[in-house]
Parts: sequence; C-alpha cells; structure tokens
Amino acid sequence: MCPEPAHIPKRESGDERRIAIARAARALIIEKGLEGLRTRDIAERVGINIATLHYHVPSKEALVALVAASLRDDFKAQALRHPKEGLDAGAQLRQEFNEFREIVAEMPELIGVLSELVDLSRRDPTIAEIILPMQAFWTGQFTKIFRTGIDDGSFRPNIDPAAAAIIVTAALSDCWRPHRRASLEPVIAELERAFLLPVSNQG
Amino acid sequence: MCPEPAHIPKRESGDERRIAIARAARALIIEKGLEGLRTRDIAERVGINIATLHYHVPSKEALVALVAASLRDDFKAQALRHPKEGLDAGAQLRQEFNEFREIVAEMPELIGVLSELVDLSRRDPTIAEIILPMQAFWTGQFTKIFRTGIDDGSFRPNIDPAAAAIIVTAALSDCWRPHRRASLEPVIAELERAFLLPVSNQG
DNA sequence: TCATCAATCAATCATTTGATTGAGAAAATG
DNA sequence: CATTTTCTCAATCAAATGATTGATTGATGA
Repeated sequence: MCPEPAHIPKRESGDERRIAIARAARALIIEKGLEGLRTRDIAERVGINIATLHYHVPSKEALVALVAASLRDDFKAQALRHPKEGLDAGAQLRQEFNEFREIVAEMPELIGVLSELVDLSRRDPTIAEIILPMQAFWTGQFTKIFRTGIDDGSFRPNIDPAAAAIIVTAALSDCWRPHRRASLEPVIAELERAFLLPVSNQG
Repeated sequence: MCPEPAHIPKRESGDERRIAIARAARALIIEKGLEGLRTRDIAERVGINIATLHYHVPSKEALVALVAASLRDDFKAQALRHPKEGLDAGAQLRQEFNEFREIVAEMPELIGVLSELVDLSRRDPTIAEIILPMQAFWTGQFTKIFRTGIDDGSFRPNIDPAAAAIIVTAALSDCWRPHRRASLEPVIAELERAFLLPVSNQG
C-alpha cells in the first residue's frame, strides 16, 4: 500500500507527532543515555501530555523501536543523497567518508544513538531486526568498494574486504565520541593510507 | 588453613564482598545493559540482602564507579602480565593482539562493560575520571608501538601513530560484539597488513 | 565472660515510572 | 448542524526501585 497520494492534509497529524517524538527521544538518549530515557521527559520536550505520548506510541518498547526505525530512515536517506555510479573505487571511498562527515555535522546524534541501539540489539530481537541490517548495509557498502578497488588495482591487493570494512566502520564510529571527535580527519587520512595504494605520478 | 564449610553461610570480609558485587554487576550489565541494571538483581546474584549491598556500596552511583575501578584494575593487571621490553615493534604489536585475545577468552565481559562505561563517561564525570585514562592508556600503548615500528623501519613509514592507534583499538573493541566475534582474527590479520611492511620480499 | 564492631537481614519507605482511564476539544464527515 | 473520528489532558494506578531503619548474628580482643 502506497501512502495516500493527493488526499487532503489532516490537522496535526499523528505522523508528525511521531516524528517529533522520535526526534526528542534521540536527543534525550544522547543526553541521558538509554538508561536515563524517561517517557515523561520525552513528552515534556515534545510539549505534550504523557497520555498523548502513549496515544501515539503505545509503549516504551515501541518507542525505542520507533527511534530505531527513524535512525534507519535517516541513514538510508543520507546514503541515497550522493550518487556513486560511475565513480572509481577511491572516489567512492572518499564519498563514503564525506557522507559520514555530513552525518556528524547535520545529525550529530545519529551515530551515538545508533551505537547505543547496536548494544541493545544484543538483547532485544525487535531492535536487532531494525538495527543489524542497517549496520550490515553500511559495512557492506565498504566491502563492495574494497572489492572494486582491489580489482581495478587502486587499493592494496591483499585487502580482506570484509575485515577492512569492519575496521573502517568501527574507526569512524569511534570518532563520533566527543573526546575523539577531533581525531576524525587524521583517522580518515590514515584509513586512506592503510588501504589505498600510493598514487604514482599520474596525469 | 582455609577449607570452606559449604553449608554454613560464611561471613565475608568487606573487600571480598565488594569484589563479588563488582563481578556480579559486570555480568548483569552484559545481560541486561546499564539501563537494566538493578541493585536487587546484583544482591540476589551475590546471595546477599539488598541492605547488605548498600552497607558495602552506599549508592548505585558508587556501585557503577566500583565496576569501573574493577575494570581498570583487571585491565592493568592484564597489561602487566606480559613483558614487552626487548621485543621489536612487530612483536609488541602481536603481543598486544594476544593480550586482547586473552581478555576476550578469559574476561569476555570486560570489553563490553568497558564500552558501556565509555558511553557513560560522556555524561558522568566520576566515571570519566576512571575510564578515560584507562582508554587513553590502551590507545597510548599502540601509539608507542607504532612510533617504534616506524623508527625501526618495520612499519609503513607514513603512519600517523595516534590515528592508527585509534583505528586499532576501535576495530578490536568492535569485534567484541557477539555478531562480530567471528571477525576478530580476520580483522587482526588485516590490521597487520595495514600497518606492517611485508617482511620477506622487502629489500 | 563480656563489650564492641563489622556484617547481615526482614520490613518498610518514598519516589519514580510506565501505563491507563475517562472526559473533553478540535477537526473531518455527512 | 449532527456525528464520527482524531487528538489531547488531568488524574490516577500499580509496579518497580533505590534507599533506610532497627534489630540480630558472629567474630575478636580485653
């Protein structure tokens, strides 16, 4: 079923409220952590009653799932923002780095909340179902890039694509933490040196 | 002599109790996450009353700090278990990898709890004071190794030691997660290829 | 033997917290 | 307008939870 195409807009729609709730929840997860997340705080930040919150999101469990889904949606939207067809492997890798820079700049809480939910996925199958495919997608993007780069000779030939992809995503995620934020650019530069072959004098 | 009569509830010294409490708390943090950690559960696992728990550890905050300190102690003990003097840089790097393998094998919860507390350090200065120096120590070990390896010519000469250390520690920590555990060896192998120079055909 | 103190527990407290109820307001519908 | 549906809130509940109290137990030393 597609979303209703040319229907008349409702009043303050439930969808908008749910988006506002997810946004507030994400901010609060960053501020207080998953263990400090309270439905009352979310309602207050959105500016609604706790009962209204429960009208739109039936339970706290569903709320965390909503947050997970919102992360996935934002992440996919970001991944589709930049075309990667026709680029060589090195350019694709740099494009991925740029996308990460944009995420850190424009949705600074995304990686942090994602990191908390990846932990949560260990013990919550509902969340795992949303988060793990998303993580697999991100790692998979790098894996494909590494395969391409090995094939066209621009990357170090003895790379293990899957292992390298884990290293890259783990390093980038780590640089999201405040006390590591300043290291993002040096880390990206080091990752390039680690996997790209030095360019000889090319035109 | 110290044989233990099994059926008699033995009274333990304060230090022993605190160690048992920290151990139980670590296990429960892995099972339920920091957000699912309950003082009652800890007391039950240790086999003591909730009031006794509060006698030994005054508050939940202090309890988490106790866990952080126990992580630090275990981590330092492990770091001192293997001598690294006199080894060349490559051997030191492999020694660090071996220590990590031992931690994963012998204290499988250490890295996971550490990861949760690193997150917590973002918002809790008391925990940050314990955890961040510990993290800095670990990263610093790798930084020193990379400097040594660059100097003696066994590592890729254009390594940024600090950035490379972040990459290594982030990648290892990431491999602690259950769905990444199988990737530990490939990731370690890839890290070696990324930073060590090929040894045989060099010349 | 007895006084002292660390260690322990049953019972309970005071909040916090996720969730519900029932009533009502504000659109949408006819 | 009347009716229905959607959305909202004040009040409240029941359970969970961190913490405390007051009494008890066992070890130690004088």
